[in-house]
Parts: sequence; structure tokens; C-alpha cells
Amino acid sequence: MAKTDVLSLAILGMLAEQPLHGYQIRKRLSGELGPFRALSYGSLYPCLKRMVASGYIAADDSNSTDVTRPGGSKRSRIAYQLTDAGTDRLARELASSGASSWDDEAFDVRFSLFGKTDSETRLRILEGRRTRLAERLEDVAEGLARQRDRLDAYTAELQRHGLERVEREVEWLDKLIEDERSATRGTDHHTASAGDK
Amino acid sequence: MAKTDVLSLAILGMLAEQPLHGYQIRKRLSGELGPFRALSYGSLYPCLKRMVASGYIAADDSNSTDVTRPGGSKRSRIAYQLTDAGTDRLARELASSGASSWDDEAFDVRFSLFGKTDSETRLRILEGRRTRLAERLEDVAEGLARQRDRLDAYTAELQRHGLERVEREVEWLDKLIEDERSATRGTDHHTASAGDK
DNA sequence: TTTCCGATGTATCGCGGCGATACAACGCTC
DNA sequence: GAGCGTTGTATCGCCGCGATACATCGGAAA
Repeated sequence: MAKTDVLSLAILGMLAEQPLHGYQIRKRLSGELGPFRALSYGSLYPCLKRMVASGYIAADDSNSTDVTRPGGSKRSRIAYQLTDAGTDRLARELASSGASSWDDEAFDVRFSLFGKTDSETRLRILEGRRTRLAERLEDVAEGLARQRDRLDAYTAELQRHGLERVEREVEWLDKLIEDERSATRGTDHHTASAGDK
Repeated sequence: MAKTDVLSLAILGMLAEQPLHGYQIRKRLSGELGPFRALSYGSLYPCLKRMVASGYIAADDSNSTDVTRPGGSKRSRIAYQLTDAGTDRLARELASSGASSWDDEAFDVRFSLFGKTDSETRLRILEGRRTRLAERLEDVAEGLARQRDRLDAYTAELQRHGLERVEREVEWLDKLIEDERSATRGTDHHTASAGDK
């Protein structure tokens, strides 16, 4: 079932625009999602290797000659590009909106690829994420109530702040969902106003 | 130098209150810091092993008619408790406030142990964390300005939201710092009002 | 001019975290 | 008396990360 590996999805999406080297991929990814979430070479290169082995991307090292003998070797740089299988995989991944898209790490990547998806999928992911966070909110609140007397002031404050952060996240999602809905209503020709579920 | 390993610090702090089994440790830790940050057995037990090997904690598996359980429970359960070396280590760790305390993962643990530290250390950690986040803020803003035209709407929104989240975090820290300062002024006998920077 | 520095670029190693999983005995209800 | 959720210990494989190594290039300082 190929457990969808968030990192490879991000790379797939990035290579859909244009071929890139590992170094460039890291740069862009760190710039888009991070520095909230950094990406190290220790994950990048093994992941690229895996993807090549799986046939989703192809390594184009057209300009590298003999490496062992530094006689006339140009700088070795490897451009990666999507194969047909990779394009296919990306399309399938983008159309899906399973529970793995609600995760903390996965959601950001999915969201950054919203431009390549349709409005329906966007809404499903947004709502799934919202539900996930709401569940977490309940769990925390419940657990907090059960042991609120054993906690010292600082731990309690930490809890409170964490809770607030999740609440803010939910508000953000609500806004996005609202925007997405009104945008759909605006551009959708035949639906007009009837099925406003 | 013993790279301070956040998890073991958390365990050290937890065992300072009372001896606990692995299962209880997990429960409490997940309840205090998490479910924001969960803790799996795959990290817990190896970590406990390491700490025993290092001599910071001792495993007490004398399992018959013990403190909490009425009746002779023969179930295999291992209570861990601090050794003298462990108490020492915790004290040293708590007094320190090095750069490793500003990290995302480390800060929460340090903060939850604020009750065991003095006001000076608290302030140093709070301010260090604040500085760290402010730096991050600048980095992101700069990187965002450099490539703001290449980003599609969704990625840009993700950036904006991430930035906002960090800003909120800074505001939270400012409040805490302010509280800490006024509390110090309140209880500190000889300082009075002079150096109110 | 040479020298040195920082950016570009690929790659690996060890450590440790995580999810899944297994096993086992207990207490609880039906 | 069988099932089931909780308490409890433990390991395995995968993979992410930080550190590190190595190589080439452009440009600024010496």
C-alpha cells in the first residue's frame, strides 16, 4: 500500500514544476515549509534513492564523467525529474484525502499542494484536519480535568497555552473552509445556491 | 558533555517526585506535555535502560505486597527511582540554561520543570527562547521576501500562518517574562527598584 | 596573483525516536 | 468462564536528523 511517506510526496509535488537537484529541493522545501520544519540531507538523499528505486523519479546525470579520476571531471550534479509512474503517483496522491492527510506533518505538505487539487479534495482535507484537531482538543481537556490538581502552576500554564494554540489552529481552519466554500459558490456555474450543505 | 537528551531530563524530573514504572511515566508524560508530543515505548524503555547503565536511576523489581497495591500482586513491574548521581545530574541540569534549552522540543520540558528552579534560571531560559524565536522570525520574513513572487496563494498563506504562530509564541513569552520579573520584584527583599531595565 | 572563504553539490554514519507488535496477568462485566 | 479493556514490559525495522566528509566553483581580500 506504499504508506504515502510525506517527504516523497513533497518531492513529487516539487518536481512536477521542473527538474531539480537534491540541493535545490532542500533549499526550496526549507524555504516553503520551514524553517518550521527543516529537512536534512540525511533524509533527503536516501529518500531520493528510494524513489528512484521505486521508479517514480529518474536521475539525469548527463554531465558527470569519471569520478574516481579527477582528470577532466566536471562538477557532479544530478537533476531529478518525474517519470510517468511518478506523475501518475502524484495525481493519485493528490486526489486522495485519507486519514493520513490529517496528521500534523502531512497536513502542511498537502496544503502547500492545494493549488494542484480540486476544490472538493481541498474541502475534505480541511474538514478532516479540523475534526482531528477538535478530537485532540477534547482529549486534552478531559485529561486536564482528571489531573488538574496534581499539576503545578507552570505545567498547568503549559497545558493552557498548548490548548490555546490548538484552538487558534481550528479557527484558522474554519476561516479557510469558509473561504473555500464561498469561492466554490462563486465560480461554480450550475450549482448556484441549492445544495448548501 | 553528555548531550542532555531531552527525554531523560523529563524522566529525571518526574522521578524526583516519586518512584514510578515505565508505564506510569509514559502516562504522565503524555498527559503533561502531550498529546502535543506523544511518547512511545520504543523510546521510553531504551532510554530507561541507558539511564540505568549511566547510573542515574536504579531499577527496583521487588514485586510483592508493595506500597500502593493492597494484596499480594505478583505482576512483574519495575519501579525506577533516582540514584544520588541522578539527583545530582538533575540539579546540575536544572541550574544550567544553555542554548539547548531554547530548542522547540527541549523548551517545553524545561518549562514544565520551572517549579524546581530559581527565578534567575527561569528568566534566562525564557529570554533565550524569546531571542531564538525572534531570530527565526527574521529568517522567515527575509526568506519570504526573497521568493514571495514564486509562491502560489496556498503556500503563501501557509507561510503567513506559520509566521503568525511564531509571533503569538513570542507574545506568550513576553507575558511570562513580565510576570517573572514582577514576581521577583515582589519577593526580592534588597533589590527594590533600581535596575528596572 | 594567489589565497582564502562561502556557496553549491553529493553522500554516509551513528544515534535515537516512533509505530507496530507481541506477550502476559489482572479486574471487570455479561 | 468468556470476553475485554487496562496495566505492564519489551523488541524490531524503518527512517529522520545532526554531524561530517569531500569536491568544485566564484569572488573578494591579501
